[in-house]
Amino acid sequence: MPEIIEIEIYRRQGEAMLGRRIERVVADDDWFLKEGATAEAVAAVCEGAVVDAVRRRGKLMLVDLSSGVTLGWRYGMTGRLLVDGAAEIEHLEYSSMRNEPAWDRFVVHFDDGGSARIRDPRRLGGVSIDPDESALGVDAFDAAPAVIRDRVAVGRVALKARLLDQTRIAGIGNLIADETMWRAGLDPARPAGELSPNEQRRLATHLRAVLDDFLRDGGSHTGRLQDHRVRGGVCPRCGTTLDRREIGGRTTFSCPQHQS
DNA sequence: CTCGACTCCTGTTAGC
DNA sequence: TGCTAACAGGAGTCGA
Repeated sequence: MPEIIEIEIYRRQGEAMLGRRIERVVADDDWFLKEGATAEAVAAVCEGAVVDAVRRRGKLMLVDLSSGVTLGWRYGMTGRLLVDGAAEIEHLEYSSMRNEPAWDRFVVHFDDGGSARIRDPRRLGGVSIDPDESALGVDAFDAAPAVIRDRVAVGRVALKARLLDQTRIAGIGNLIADETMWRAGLDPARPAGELSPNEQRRLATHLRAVLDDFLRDGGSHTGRLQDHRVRGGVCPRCGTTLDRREIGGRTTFSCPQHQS
C-alpha cells in the first residue's frame, strides 16, 4: 500500500505537472474532499492556476499552485497517481488487480489536454486545501538518529505504534514498520521508551537501510519479511513461526526468536 | 498531553 | 454455486 516510498515515487512522477496550467477540475466525490474543502472551492483555486511545485512530507503529497494555495493529496491505502493516463506504479499490495476509470476520485485537466488523477478504489485517500503540514513530524527520509532518540524512543506506548504515529515521524506505514523492527531485532510490543541507546541506534540504522532498499526496489512491499506476513508464515532467517498480533491497531508480524 | 478503542471506506478471499 | 463475514490499513475522532 502507499507508504512514504510510494508517495515519493508519485511525487517524482508528479513533477511532470510542473509549469502546466489547470483548465478544469473534476471533484465530484464529496467524500474525497477533506478538511472542509468543496468542489466549488477547489475549482476556484485551481482553474487558471499553474503548478509551481510538487512536494512531499511523509505520506502527504503537496501541490503548490500559482494561485497561492497548496493542495494536499492523500492516497490512503489503495490510491494511485496517474499523469497523462500513465501510472508509475501499476499495482498496489492489498488493492484490486483491476484498473477502473470509475475509481477516479479527483481529476485535474491541464490546458494542454493532459491530466493528473488520483485513482482510489477504496476511497481512503483525499484532497484538501492548504493542509497543516506542521501537524506531521520529521519526514522519515530526514530522520537522523537523534530524531529516533528524541521523538520515537519515548513513552510507554508500543514501539510499533510509535513508528506509525505520523506526528512523531512522518511516512512509516505498516510494512516499513514490520520490516524495520524485524531487521533491527526489536519486539514491536516493547514500550518505546525502554529502548537502550544501542537499540535506538540499531533502529535508526535499519530504518535508513529499509527506506533506501525499498526505494531502490520500487515499493514498500519489497521487504524480505513481506512474503511471510501471512497466517502461519515463518521467519525467513530461522524458520520459526512468526507471531501474528494486533499492535497499534494494525496486524503485526514478528519473529519471537530474533526480536526482543 | 497521552493513548487505546473505534470508525470510515470497498475489493478480495476464506469458509460454509 | 452463491452467499456472508472477515480482512486489509491510513487517518480522524472520542473518551478516559
